[in-house]
Amino acid sequence: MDSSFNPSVSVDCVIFGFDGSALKILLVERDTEKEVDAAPDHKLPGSLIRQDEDLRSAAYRVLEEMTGIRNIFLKQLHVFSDPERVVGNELQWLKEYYKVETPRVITVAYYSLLKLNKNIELHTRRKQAIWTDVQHVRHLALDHKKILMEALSTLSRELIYSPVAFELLPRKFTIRQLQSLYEGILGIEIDNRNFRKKIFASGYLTPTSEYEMNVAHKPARYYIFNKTAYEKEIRRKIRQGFIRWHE
Amino acid sequence: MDSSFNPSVSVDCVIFGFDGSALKILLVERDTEKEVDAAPDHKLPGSLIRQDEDLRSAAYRVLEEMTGIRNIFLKQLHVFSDPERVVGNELQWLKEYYKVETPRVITVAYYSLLKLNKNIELHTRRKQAIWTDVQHVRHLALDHKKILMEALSTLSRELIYSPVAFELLPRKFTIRQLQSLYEGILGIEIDNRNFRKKIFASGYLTPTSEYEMNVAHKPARYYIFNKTAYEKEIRRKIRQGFIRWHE
DNA sequence: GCAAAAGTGTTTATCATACACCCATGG
DNA sequence: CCATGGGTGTATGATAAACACTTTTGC
Repeated sequence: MDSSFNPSVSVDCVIFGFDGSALKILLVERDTEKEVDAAPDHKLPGSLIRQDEDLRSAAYRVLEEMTGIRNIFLKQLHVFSDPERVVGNELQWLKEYYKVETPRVITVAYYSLLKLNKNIELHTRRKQAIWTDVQHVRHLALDHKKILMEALSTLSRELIYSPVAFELLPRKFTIRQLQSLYEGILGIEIDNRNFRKKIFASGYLTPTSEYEMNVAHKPARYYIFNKTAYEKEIRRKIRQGFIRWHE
Repeated sequence: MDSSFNPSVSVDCVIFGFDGSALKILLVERDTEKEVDAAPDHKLPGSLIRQDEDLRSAAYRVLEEMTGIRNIFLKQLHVFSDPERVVGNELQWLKEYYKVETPRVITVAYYSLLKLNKNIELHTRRKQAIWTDVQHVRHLALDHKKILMEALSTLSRELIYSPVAFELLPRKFTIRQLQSLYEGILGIEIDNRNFRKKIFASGYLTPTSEYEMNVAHKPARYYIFNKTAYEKEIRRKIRQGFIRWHE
C-alpha cells in the first residue's frame, strides 16, 4: 500500500452470489492484529480509492481481487457518510493498514451479482473470504450491516423491475431455478403456472434442446436469457401507467 | 472558508422548483475572477464538505443558504467520481476558493424539490442565483449538465412510484396543476378523466371548499394531499408484505 | 353569447390470480 | 410401482385505456 490512496473515500462491495439454492454474500475477516474480539469480525470487501481512480474502477479492482473475475454486474448503491461511522479502533486500523492520515472516511457502497461456481469458490477461499447465506448474517464490522440491508432492499426492487435475476444464474438454467431465485430474494411464494406464463410472455427466454440429467423426476428443460431481445424491447418501450405508488 | 473542509469530497444540489407551469432548476454563476469566458458560466450550487459533517447535512447547508428554507425534500442521487471531472482552471478555482490542496474532488449529487414562491425568489435573487427552465439549460460548468440529466431521469421515476409531486405543489392545488406537473416532467399527455379516476382512487386527496377565483372559466376546486393517510397506508402495505403468518 | 377550462361515466381490452391433473424419470 | 418435481389451460376479477359532452365563469 502506498500514499497514492485518497484517505477520505473508500468503496465497499456487497457481492451477491447464487449457488442454485440460496443467496450468499461475500465477507472477509478483518485482520485485527492487536484486538482479540470475542467473535470473529467480518466485513464487506472494500478499499480506499486511489487518487487517479474512478470509484467504479476501484470497486471493480476489489471485485477482481476477491473473486478473480471481471465484467460482472456492478452498480452504485449509496454513499455512507456519517462522520462517526469510522472511529476509534476502526479508524486506527485503517490508518495503519493504508498508512494514511485522516479524520474520517466516507464510503461508497456498490453491489454486484454473480453466478457461483467452483472456480470462484476456490479463489475466494484462497483470499480468506467466505460466502455466507444472507439469511444467516448477524453482525458486521463498522456500518456494514446497514449497507447490506440497503443492498438487499435495492436488489429486491431491481429484481422486480429489471431482469437482473439472470446475472445470478448460469447461462443455461431451468424455470424452477429462476422461480426459486425470485421466491428466495423477494421472500414470497409464486404460483408456478402463472410464473411460467409471465416469464414466457416476456419473450426473452430461449429454450435449448438440453434437459436435466440424472434426476429422479421428469427432467426440466434448460433455457437461455435472450439479452439482445430484451435490450431491443426496452428501447421501444412506451411508458404506460403514470402512478404506481405502491408497487 | 477555513481548513476544516475535506478537500476530496463535495456535494452538489440539483434544486428543482415548480412555479405552477414549468419545472425550474436553481443555478449560480461561478465567480471566475480571472477568466473572462465568452458565455456566463453556470453551475449547480454546491460546497466541499466539512470534516465533521454528514453529506446530507452539507447538502442541507447549501440548500438553506441558497433558498433560505429548511426541511424540504432532499435525496441522494449519485456519486460522480471521474478523476478528470475537476481539472485545470476548475481545480485551481476550487483550491483558491476553499484554500485547500487537493489533486481531485469527487462529488455527491443530491436533488431536492420545492414549491416556488415570492420569498424564495427574493432570497435566491439576493444570492445571485437564477431559476432556469429545465428545458432551456444548455451548458453547465464541470460535469453539472450530466448531473442534471441524471437528476431529471431519477425525478421521472420517482414521480411514477411515489407521490413526490406534492413536494413541488403548494399546499392547495387544483387537479389540473397536478396533471400538468405529471405531463411536464414525464413528457407525456394524460387523459384528464382517467387521471382523475386514478388520483382520486388513491384516496390521498382531500377536497377543500375553496375554488379558483377570477378565472374566465369554471373555477377549479382546490385539493390538499393527505400525507398522513398515505404514510399510514404505506406502513400497512409494508407490514403485509413482510409478515405472512397464516400460510 | 362565446371562449376556456372544469368536471363527469361507460365500454372494452388487458392483465393478474386462483386452481388440479397428467407426465417423465430414477430408484 | 411409487415418489418426485416438470409441465400444462381455463375461468374470474381487477385494472387501464379509449372516448364526448355539459357546466360554470369572465369578458
